[in-house]
Amino acid sequence: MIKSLRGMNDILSEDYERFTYFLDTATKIAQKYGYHFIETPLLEETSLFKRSVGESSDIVGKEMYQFIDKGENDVCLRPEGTAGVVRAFIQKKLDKAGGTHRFFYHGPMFRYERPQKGRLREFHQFGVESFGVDSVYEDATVIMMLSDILKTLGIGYRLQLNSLGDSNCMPQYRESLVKFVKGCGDEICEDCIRRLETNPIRVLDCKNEKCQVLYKDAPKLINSLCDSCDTDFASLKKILEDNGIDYEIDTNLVRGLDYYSKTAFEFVSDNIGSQSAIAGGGRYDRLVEYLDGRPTPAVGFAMGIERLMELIEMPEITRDGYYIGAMDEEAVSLVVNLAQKKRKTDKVTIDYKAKNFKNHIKGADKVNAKFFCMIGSNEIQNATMTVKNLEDKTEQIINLKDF
RNA sequence: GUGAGAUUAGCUCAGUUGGUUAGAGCACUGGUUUGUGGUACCGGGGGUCGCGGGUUCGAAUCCCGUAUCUCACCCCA
Repeated sequence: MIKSLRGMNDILSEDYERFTYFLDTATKIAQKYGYHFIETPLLEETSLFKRSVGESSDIVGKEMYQFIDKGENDVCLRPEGTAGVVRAFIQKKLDKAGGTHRFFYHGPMFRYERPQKGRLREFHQFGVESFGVDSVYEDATVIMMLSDILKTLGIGYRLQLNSLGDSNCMPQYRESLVKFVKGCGDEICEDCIRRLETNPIRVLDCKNEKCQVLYKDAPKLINSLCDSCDTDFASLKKILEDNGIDYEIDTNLVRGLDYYSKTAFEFVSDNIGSQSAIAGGGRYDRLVEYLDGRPTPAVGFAMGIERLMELIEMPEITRDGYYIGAMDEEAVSLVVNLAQKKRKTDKVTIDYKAKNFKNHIKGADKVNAKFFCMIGSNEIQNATMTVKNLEDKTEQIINLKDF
């Protein structure tokens, strides 16, 4: 038997119901905030992601589906959504056009990783990107939109906030952090020793308890912000408070990549495993420039749909549509004809086999039909039919031609 | 990439120290007087016990390999 590849799932039946319910909800809300859909290719030039995430990390090479295509182009399946949207933004010269541009997207992403809870090789993200606004009001609005989506879906969350500083204050902070960690001597774990070389900021969210104790008095990013970053962070908190959004400051919330600045946030759930982040985002004022565009401020978020799936509270299932059953063979073709007519306006379920009443009504219950009709010899003779409402149990006799 | 646990019917799982023809519940399908509601009763179909080797008179059961799933680490754009 041929099976799907590791970490790649089919979405059907109940999962599909949840999946589309999520997308419908998120789409409606994004549109209310003035966002427009953007579709970008699943396949991009590898250099796009090398440039955006940087070549040094594990990400490029190890965790991307990368290959040489038949035209000898170095390409890869997109591992995230932001880079493609930014590329499209620049390619369409919207950076030069100026003004604000707000996009939302959703679709499959690919990462060659060892699967675990809420972490697949092919997974789906929904995200938004806002270009051209440097006001911290936009950061707050993006957060509030995300909060709206989660609340509408009945998903409980905690919002964690941090500021990553900017090109003024971040490099200095990084230096002082490295100095501090080196001062801890041999006590730190092997992973942190490596992080000092590869990605020093990441020591802050080391899961080793010993390290966490050691870093308790490490310099905090939010205490090292320059004036502009500090003011914006204070404003952000104020705006969220004014709008009734609860948050907590997590000084260990970091991003590995250089192009992030100022606002960083994560929505986490306590109801799933170690992969507790359900959505994350922040400001990335330098990415457009990194990808050869005119410098343009930007802020956005992305959420992993699979990780949210089991947390979504689905609306109650309501009865819908018609079930038409045939009592005997002669009635089957009439049932088919009636169904075809009615399907112009309603959902209709039928069975091609003649069955007794009880079996048909079982079938109607199974598909959650709202109306139940039977065709037998009486109906054919009189050209009438009883339509039964399975919710309130009322019945109505109608002429077949009026159905 | 590292570590741990799992894999038996469509699903959830039993299966004794290795021993006849591998079971249950749910689901599916049909019937229980061919016209009014799901629950009751009776029947039916459905398994290469993940896959490949090995040990043994004999393997779902023991050993080795491998795939996949789950969980955690690494990483997390």
